[in-house]
Amino acid sequence: MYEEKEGLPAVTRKFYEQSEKMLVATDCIIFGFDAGSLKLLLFKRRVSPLEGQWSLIGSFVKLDEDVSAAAERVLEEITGLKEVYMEELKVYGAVDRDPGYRCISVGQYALIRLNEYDKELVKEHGAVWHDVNDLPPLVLDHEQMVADALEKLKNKARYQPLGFELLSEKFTIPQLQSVYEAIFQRELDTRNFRKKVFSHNVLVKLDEKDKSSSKRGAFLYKFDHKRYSDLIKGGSDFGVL
Amino acid sequence: MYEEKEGLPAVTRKFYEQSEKMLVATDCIIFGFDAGSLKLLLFKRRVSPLEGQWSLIGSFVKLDEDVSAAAERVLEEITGLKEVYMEELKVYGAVDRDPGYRCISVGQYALIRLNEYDKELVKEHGAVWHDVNDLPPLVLDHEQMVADALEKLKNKARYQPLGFELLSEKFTIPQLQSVYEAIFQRELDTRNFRKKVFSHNVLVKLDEKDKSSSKRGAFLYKFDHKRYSDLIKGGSDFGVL
DNA sequence: AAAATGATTGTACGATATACAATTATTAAC
DNA sequence: GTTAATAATTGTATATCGTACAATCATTTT
Repeated sequence: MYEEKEGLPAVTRKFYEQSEKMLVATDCIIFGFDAGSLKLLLFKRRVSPLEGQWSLIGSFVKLDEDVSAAAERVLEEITGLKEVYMEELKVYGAVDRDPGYRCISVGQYALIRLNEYDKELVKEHGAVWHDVNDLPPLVLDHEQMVADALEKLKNKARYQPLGFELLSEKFTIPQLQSVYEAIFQRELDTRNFRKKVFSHNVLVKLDEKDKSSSKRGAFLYKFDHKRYSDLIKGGSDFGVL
Repeated sequence: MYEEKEGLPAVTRKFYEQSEKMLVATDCIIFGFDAGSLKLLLFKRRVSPLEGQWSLIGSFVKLDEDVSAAAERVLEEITGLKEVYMEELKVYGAVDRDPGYRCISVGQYALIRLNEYDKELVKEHGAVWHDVNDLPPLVLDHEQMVADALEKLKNKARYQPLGFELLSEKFTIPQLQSVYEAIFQRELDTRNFRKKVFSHNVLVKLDEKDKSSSKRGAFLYKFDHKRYSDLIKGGSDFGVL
């Protein structure tokens, strides 16, 4: 296709013609939240080499596909979900990172709601949720990717409303606090946490209670996306600490 | 080379054999500081297409070269500098970002000291420093790269000691303040700025003065890297605001 | 000696972060 | 139906930090 184009710079043409192929892949670090801790979606490779070893879910980037689109495709193929919170993490570009072909990978992390994904699809792909505090060994540099993603999540969650991406649309404040405790890996003070999240005026209290975890029940809330965009337009951020 | 390897997964082999080449490049957003404002190193393309247009400095990543090494190579080729502060910005991976071959680019931004680089080399490459507030149109998506880099610099400089990377080893506090004013694009209060930067105990006052900009002269300081690493080990950061 | 110039310093107030425990709503048990 | 049990909900006091604000100092030039 591209070979037909006219007027390409000589250096580019020469480089192109002389070079061997370099593969570009993307690997997704897919986080969920359940029972007080962060989960990570991994799958067991069914082909050699490294057969049977746990791995992040990834794919090569096709020639006619944006890098971000490749990550969205991977995510949809395995979870059935579109329009998920996903962001670029980092490029993993060491020469020897993959024992096969030369392949660089763009790590992208995603936050999904565990009550929304397609459980059949996940099963078909042999994917399993693992607690991030109890992960098996992973192939290649995937452990580094996970560590980097957790670190980035910790930093970003402090000022951007990422916690909500891991909960269903309706959630209780204790659930929200639990998400942030899992992300920050430490306990938060209930009174201070409530004061802070309410201070931004982006939570809408509903007339329903969730009674699954207490006799009294906890009120459900929704996140108000419009008020949040007003908040950031005003130059503020969504601080939780 | 890689074709000889045994035991590659069938999907990988098939993908490799059927795919066309995708090029991987890196583009450097090289910042300097002088006369109160941030500068950007650009060069004028000497080959078609886009001949004569301003561009960031970049290169293809070689098959036997880490992505980060490619950026370091580019930077050294044009400035003669090694061990410069450089960090990955973002991957630019849109299918149509380059009108020639399919090529993704890893943007990396660097901070250098304008009194240290090799001026001959820069001239040889036809590169010129431009004020970031007065940039010419740039090729491809390079304007977006610059905008992203400036935004990232603004965010990171708030908590990491990046300002020092743009000044020579010895600097005055007014110079340091001027760097941060250029990064944050606003004026800072002298008393508050001094209070804050001194509070971290990472500046060493020297017995020399710089008299180039005032009759009284301003004391020179050095950045104490060891004390800084102690600071971050203690869980603190280098806040400037 | 006086004027000019930029460097240097302190204080007061408001906002924010953090530490800390009693009360409330509801259900289950007696 | 009273009591016990459980988790949800709420407020205050203090320390820390961000920010606004102007006078004095060191040095050179006139």
